[in-house]
Amino acid sequence: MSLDMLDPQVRDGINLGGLEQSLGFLLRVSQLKVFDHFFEKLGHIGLKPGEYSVLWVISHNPGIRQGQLAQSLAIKNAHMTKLIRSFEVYGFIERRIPEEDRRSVELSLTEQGEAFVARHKPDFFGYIQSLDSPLDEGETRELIRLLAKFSGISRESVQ
Amino acid sequence: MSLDMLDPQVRDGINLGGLEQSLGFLLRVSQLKVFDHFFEKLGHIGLKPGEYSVLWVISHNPGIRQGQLAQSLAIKNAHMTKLIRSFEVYGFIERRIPEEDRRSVELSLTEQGEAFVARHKPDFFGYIQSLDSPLDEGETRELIRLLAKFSGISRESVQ
DNA sequence: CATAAAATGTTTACAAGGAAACAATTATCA
DNA sequence: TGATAATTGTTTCCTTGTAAACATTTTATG
Repeated sequence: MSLDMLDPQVRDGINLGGLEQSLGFLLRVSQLKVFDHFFEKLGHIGLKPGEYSVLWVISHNPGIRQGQLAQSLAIKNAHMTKLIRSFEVYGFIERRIPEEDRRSVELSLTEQGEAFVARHKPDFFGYIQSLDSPLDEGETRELIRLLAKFSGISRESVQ
Repeated sequence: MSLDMLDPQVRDGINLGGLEQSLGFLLRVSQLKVFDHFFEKLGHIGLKPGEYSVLWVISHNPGIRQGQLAQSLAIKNAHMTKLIRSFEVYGFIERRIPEEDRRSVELSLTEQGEAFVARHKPDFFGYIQSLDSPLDEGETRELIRLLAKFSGISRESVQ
């Protein structure tokens, strides 16, 4: 047991003054840890988790409107426009303007896009397993449950 | 109880295909929620949480080296350089090149900087309380504990 | 000591992401 | 119906943050 373990606010000789208990700070640091691990393991694929998730959701909701997609992933419309265009150019996504509402855009995957999603599903949903986490399995499940509830993703948030 | 509550993967009519259980996605969405609330409540102050945390840590570690500061907050050196310069121009931070190692930079707050930190401490550490969270107090404490342990910030992570 | 290597910040050049203004289309309503 | 408002996505411009090359200083090595 080292000395600085006696002082809850000191880390690596730096006094964070209670920042260690701040939800915002902890979320940021945790996300960085996950992201760093992702890049180490899967950086070579060339898609980041957020980009894969765009393909993933289109795959599960063929014909989804671009705005709905953006909203469901909390990506801004302006940014989504760029993502969709580059996927279209790359040949993973098809855009269709429906006659019923010609303002909107309906998205679906090309055969190539579907193949990519299927091939890399184990990567994007499995990399987290290879992260050597200080949490045991039960704690990890609880963390996920609490985050889902907090963020309003979970049904638990419904009365 | 609505129908789509029976299907764990559907939200707002969109099938996320299990993304709701992904740690990376949940961390991102949770962080966005915290950040949005911050802006709503404290956007007028003109400093974001990460920027305030720079002042906060310097205040608790006067004379801290710029690199240590960057590391402790997981901010890259290149970015820290910009942050420090703008705080210096603004009159919140003083830089000092120590004789013992003239490559490095020691940071401290000006009187103005200290005053700002003190004045806004309740804002930056309290805004989270006003976020109407679906988590009760115990759950919030547990979430913070798990994040701290996961991210390696907590002493719990030490064997 | 002199040269090579490492450490510390800074600069430059770029990528990710967002806000605001915009164009096109559809809905509202007087 | 015709004008106004709202919706949907795009464009433009800007901010934030990063990577890579760099300058300076210190440490290590022959």
